[in-house]
Amino acid sequence: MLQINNIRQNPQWVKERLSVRNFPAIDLVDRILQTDDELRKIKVAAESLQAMVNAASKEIGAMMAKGDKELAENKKKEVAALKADIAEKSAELSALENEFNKNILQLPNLPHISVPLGKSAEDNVLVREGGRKPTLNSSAKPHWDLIKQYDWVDFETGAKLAGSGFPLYKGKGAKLQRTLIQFFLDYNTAAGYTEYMPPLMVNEATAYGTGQLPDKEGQMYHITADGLYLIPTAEVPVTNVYSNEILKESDLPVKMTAYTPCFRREAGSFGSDVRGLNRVHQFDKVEIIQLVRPEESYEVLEEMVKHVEQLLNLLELPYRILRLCGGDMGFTSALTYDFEVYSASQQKWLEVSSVSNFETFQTNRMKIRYKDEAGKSQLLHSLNGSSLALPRIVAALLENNQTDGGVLLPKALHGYFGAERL
RNA sequence: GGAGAGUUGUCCGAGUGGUUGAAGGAGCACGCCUGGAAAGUGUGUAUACGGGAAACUGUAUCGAGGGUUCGAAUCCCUCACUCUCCGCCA
Repeated sequence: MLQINNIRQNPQWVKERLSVRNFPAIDLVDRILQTDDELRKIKVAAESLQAMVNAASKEIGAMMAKGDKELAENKKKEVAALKADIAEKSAELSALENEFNKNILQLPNLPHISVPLGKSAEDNVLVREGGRKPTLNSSAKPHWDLIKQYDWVDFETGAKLAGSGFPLYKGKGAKLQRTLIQFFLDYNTAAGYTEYMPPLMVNEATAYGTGQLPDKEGQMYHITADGLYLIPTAEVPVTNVYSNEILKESDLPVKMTAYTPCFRREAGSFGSDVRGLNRVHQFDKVEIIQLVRPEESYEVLEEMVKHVEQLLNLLELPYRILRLCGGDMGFTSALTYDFEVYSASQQKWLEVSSVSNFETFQTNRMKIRYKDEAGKSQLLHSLNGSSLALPRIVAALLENNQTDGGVLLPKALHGYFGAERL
């Protein structure tokens, strides 16, 4: 959620930045400002009435103590009139507040100055590429054939147990998942991230904090009997660890990592890239999250990009890094880098990580603050990224490294997996 | 699932309707004292949102939300969480 102070201070800038997203905000911003203005006027009026009531109540207390019953009764009548006024004002106030909240929640985050203009994924800007694309012979298979051939992932039985899009990993397929999770977590903790294992279900307030609610309600599995949501990413519970807290300078930066399964309904997603492990309802992911001082956040973002990039280098996968354009960025993000790996038999780039700076968009909702040197509390910036999402990494590893005698593993995994090939 | 007890400021802890934003203590900060420190001593020590150039000031906040009342940390209702016992259970 954008900070109203910032909108108030520079509405022109807000409008201009939102236009980078192709988000027509001019009317909305003006309406928000107008509502904010009325809101505050009424608030002042209501509060000064309340101040009168409070003062009168004290007087009544004093009168009663002295035994001036009649005076007290008269005073009570005055108060009754004031209270009627207050009731009127507060009705207006809550109507305006609803209006205000409804509107400000519709505003997405302001794109950073470096966000390229553009409408869709086609307009994303290539930052750099790394690794080498393998040359496969003509008998090379897509990963969905390989996992079937070796019986590493059984989609049919997964479908029997839960439904389509719920893979059942098996044998070395299951072990590879465990290996990758372990490898990613070790890599992250070595870089100073603290490992967490959060709840896989969250309540409404938590889902709201990171911005999944109210917009993306339909994308999460909802356990209505208990009012809980299955997490679509570890970002949700882990970022909320510090919600409504004021951190000390010495606590910063907060660096957290977590492995969790991720659950996504992905309702209404169609297209050609849904085969095999490309898009599923449940998948595994290791996430990195930081809470940092505002002045450091873009430096930290670059550091997180390097961190993820190095991980892909260790996996020896061909990758590219894209800077998302205004039209393709998520609602909550100010700047996002997407990482894609090249999946050789599909001849396709698959997104495996997304590293974003949310600035104060999430922390404003969650009220995650710190006390600066001047003793003033201010919102932190939150950032996160995948390191990494497993299914597409597995798809690329299998496709790119297939041989007649099985799939070769990158050196970094040999010790973890206990073998050089699958 | 059943029964009971709790939830107060950074922490401990008092407070059952009227200057209680909240006693007392600890901690912390600053000062005095000291050669230095400890002890002692004095002062200060929440957050959010408004108004104001500022000094300052208004409102709200004692788990959360509602209610009663001129007035609620205190009374009533709903919910959440914690603890103890019983049941069930990996």
